[in-house]
Amino acid sequence: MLDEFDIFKDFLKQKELRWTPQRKSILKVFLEQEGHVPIDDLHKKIHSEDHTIGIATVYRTMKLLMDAGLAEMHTFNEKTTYERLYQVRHHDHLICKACSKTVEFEHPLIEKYQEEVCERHGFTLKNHRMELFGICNECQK
Amino acid sequence: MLDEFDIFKDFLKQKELRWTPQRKSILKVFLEQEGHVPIDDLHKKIHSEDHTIGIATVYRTMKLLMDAGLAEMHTFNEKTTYERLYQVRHHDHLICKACSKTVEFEHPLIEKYQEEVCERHGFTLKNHRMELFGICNECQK
DNA sequence: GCCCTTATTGATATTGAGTATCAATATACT
DNA sequence: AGTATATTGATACTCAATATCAATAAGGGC
Repeated sequence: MLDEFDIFKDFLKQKELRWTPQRKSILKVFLEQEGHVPIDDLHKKIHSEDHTIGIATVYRTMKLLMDAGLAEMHTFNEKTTYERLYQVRHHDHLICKACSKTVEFEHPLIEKYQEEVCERHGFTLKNHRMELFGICNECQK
Repeated sequence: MLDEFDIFKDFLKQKELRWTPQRKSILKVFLEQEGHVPIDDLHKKIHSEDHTIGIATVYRTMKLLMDAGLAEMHTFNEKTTYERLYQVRHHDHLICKACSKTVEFEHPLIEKYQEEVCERHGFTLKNHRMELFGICNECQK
């Protein structure tokens, strides 16, 4: 099974782009993170491994990782974050409006009906974004 | 039946905020628009009715309209837009990744399952965001 | 209507995320 | 190794959105 590094290398080759130490470091650190990572967090962590990597390169590389299908960008609460996408079970998000707690879920029927809606309108579904905003147990007390 | 002006007035009173000519103009022009309106468009149109209204006030008022449940903000393709929310049938969006064409749809079962997911996790659902990104008929040719 | 407290406004400065620029450097292919 | 070209880091820049602030206006009490 191909891992993320192989995928990214293949992606780069296909686009006639290059596999560089910076891209390797950024991917490595990104994969070590859990959940939703803000870009400045990522930059700090990468910086501590290799303090020569600039923020612009982190932005550029995250965009490439998104194009390669390895990362997904979210903007729930003003702050943009990135999340792993490959070899991770697909899920949507349930977010507490009060405390920002995030729960991941997936619902096969919702997915199925999304497909249906697309077909009915002559669209080919590529990806989707579904976020439920509510108040969690704790915050209702 | 209360219209948007009454709703907004009540909302403001409740929060001890004031009903001003500017807020009235902005709401009026906003309600005259169709679909998804970018803030600069809105500002231009408002400006032609009352050229003293500044952009900052438009931003401020749109935020209030959102809090009052009269407007909804979207960010599909980089550009932020606002859409009417009250006395308008609830719907989600299907967006073409190629040409940005937007189709509105609603699916009662999806809504129902969203409720279920929330209950299962002890959340009270307040609102949601569901966007399907795909390629439309035209763009597949 | 008049007063007074306090919200609001417009103009503009500021912020901050993300992007463009560019000369120096590194990559990958021959 | 040599060469064409992609990449990098530093930094300038852009642009949407927000903060600041003095002047003004709401609106409740009288």
